Amino acid sequence: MTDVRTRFAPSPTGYLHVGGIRTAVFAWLVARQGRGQFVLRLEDTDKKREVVGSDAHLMKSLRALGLDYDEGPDIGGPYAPYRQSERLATYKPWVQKLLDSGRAYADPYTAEEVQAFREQAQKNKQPFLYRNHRPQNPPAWNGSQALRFKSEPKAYKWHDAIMGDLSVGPETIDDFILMKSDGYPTYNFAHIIDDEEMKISHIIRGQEFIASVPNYLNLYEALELTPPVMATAPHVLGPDGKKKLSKRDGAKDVLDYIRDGYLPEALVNFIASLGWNDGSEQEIFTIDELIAKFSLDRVQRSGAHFDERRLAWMNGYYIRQLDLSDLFEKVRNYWPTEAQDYDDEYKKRVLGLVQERLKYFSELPELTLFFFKDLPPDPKLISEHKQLKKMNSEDLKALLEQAKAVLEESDFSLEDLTDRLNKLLEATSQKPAVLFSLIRIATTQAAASPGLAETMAVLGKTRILKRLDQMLNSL
RNA sequence: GGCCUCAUCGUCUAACGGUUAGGACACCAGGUUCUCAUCCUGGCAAUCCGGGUUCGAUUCCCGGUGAGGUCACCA
Repeated sequence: MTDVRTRFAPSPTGYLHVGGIRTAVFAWLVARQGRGQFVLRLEDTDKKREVVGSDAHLMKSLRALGLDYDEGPDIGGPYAPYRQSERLATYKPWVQKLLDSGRAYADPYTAEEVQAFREQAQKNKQPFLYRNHRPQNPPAWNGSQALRFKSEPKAYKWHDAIMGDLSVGPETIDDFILMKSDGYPTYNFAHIIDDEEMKISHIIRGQEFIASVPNYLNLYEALELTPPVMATAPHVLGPDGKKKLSKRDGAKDVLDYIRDGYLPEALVNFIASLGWNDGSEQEIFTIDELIAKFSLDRVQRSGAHFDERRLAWMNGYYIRQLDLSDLFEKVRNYWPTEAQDYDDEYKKRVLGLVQERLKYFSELPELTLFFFKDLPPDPKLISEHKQLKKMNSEDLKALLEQAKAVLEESDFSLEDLTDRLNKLLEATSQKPAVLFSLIRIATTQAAASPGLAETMAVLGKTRILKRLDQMLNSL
């Protein structure tokens, strides 16, 4: 068996979203599983559509997800260059081969004339095929006309590693363009040459290409080449619609997920399991498990909707599994600005308290602000509380005064706080829902917070007493 | 419209002729002395429709229907 070499071959026309990067994840997994190489090749033969800077952005996205490539535009490799626009010379002999064998010819028509043929065919309710308009005596190709492939229509049956056995009749084979009149090859031609030259073993791509495969097969034959393994992955669909995930509909840049504090491993796990599973009930896979267990033939044949809630759940799960010190390093740049005055030890204790409720890192400020800043008393927290709203401010004050008296005696260790809080519960014969809620609101001014005793232990005596006073004054 | 492909809970999916159609996310309820979260328990919820084949179809075949892809000098 030949060496496994897969490639990701995007055109540099923008950023990568979850749908776009999925074929990269699959290709990377196949390469790593086969102990082969993963190649990045930029398909930049359409200069009009190119977006400046998107090549660097693409590379950054792959690396951010841990999808390291072994060969690529910025790191070179044995088959450099890895930008199609720089590979014009390598296409030449293949063009010549086709010219010599009579399998390529210059297109004498302008784009407008071809368009007229197309419209005529449509008017007659006939499928348009350029080969029905093949010129009798095409002019010699001088590079300024489009160069077309002279196809030999026939039926094809082939195997797709994901879709299974596929077949079409000869009516889909046509004389597609090999070289554009601007001197650049089309994707249809260039990718076949590059995959051959770069010894690619598996072509893993999106389903928009599946209808063109018979044409490619026809070209492979004319070129006397053996096609690589074909694998066609269905699209990732948007959350509600039935349309594929697209930038137009606001699909997020994968780098934005990284910036929001999604873990690369969680993202890869999520993307891989969107349309793939190993047949078991396992949901969480380490990268190594994914590499070991992934297989193209278990990729779903229908499109899968992208559900961001599931991603958030999975990311939260990964965060919960992290060591506190590991998590601490990862969230370094996500603290609220007020946290800059606090030392690492304090922040670590805070982090330990919110770790289990963090879904992604950029939630950190809203979850922890009250640990770093005294928030003004918010009357709504009382007036909208189902128990406390029924009490008058005198009773609330009395309870808070009692709490304050007890807490003044505490050394603020977790044990002592827990103990005193429990005793206070008995002494006041209040329900926890009343007493603890009141103290929690008074000391955090937050709608949600970690456990009361834990939170108070971290905040410390001085701050707690101060906040209690503030609350008392506001009632 | 032609050609190709697909079709299980709201969502991601398991079950390669025989299961009370399983799991996960989400949602709902209860428990974990307060909130949010975690964790635990329970609940809601699906085989697109119609024909076959078969003792028996989610599974195989045919036909509908629905959806997606494609029919560029874009990739």
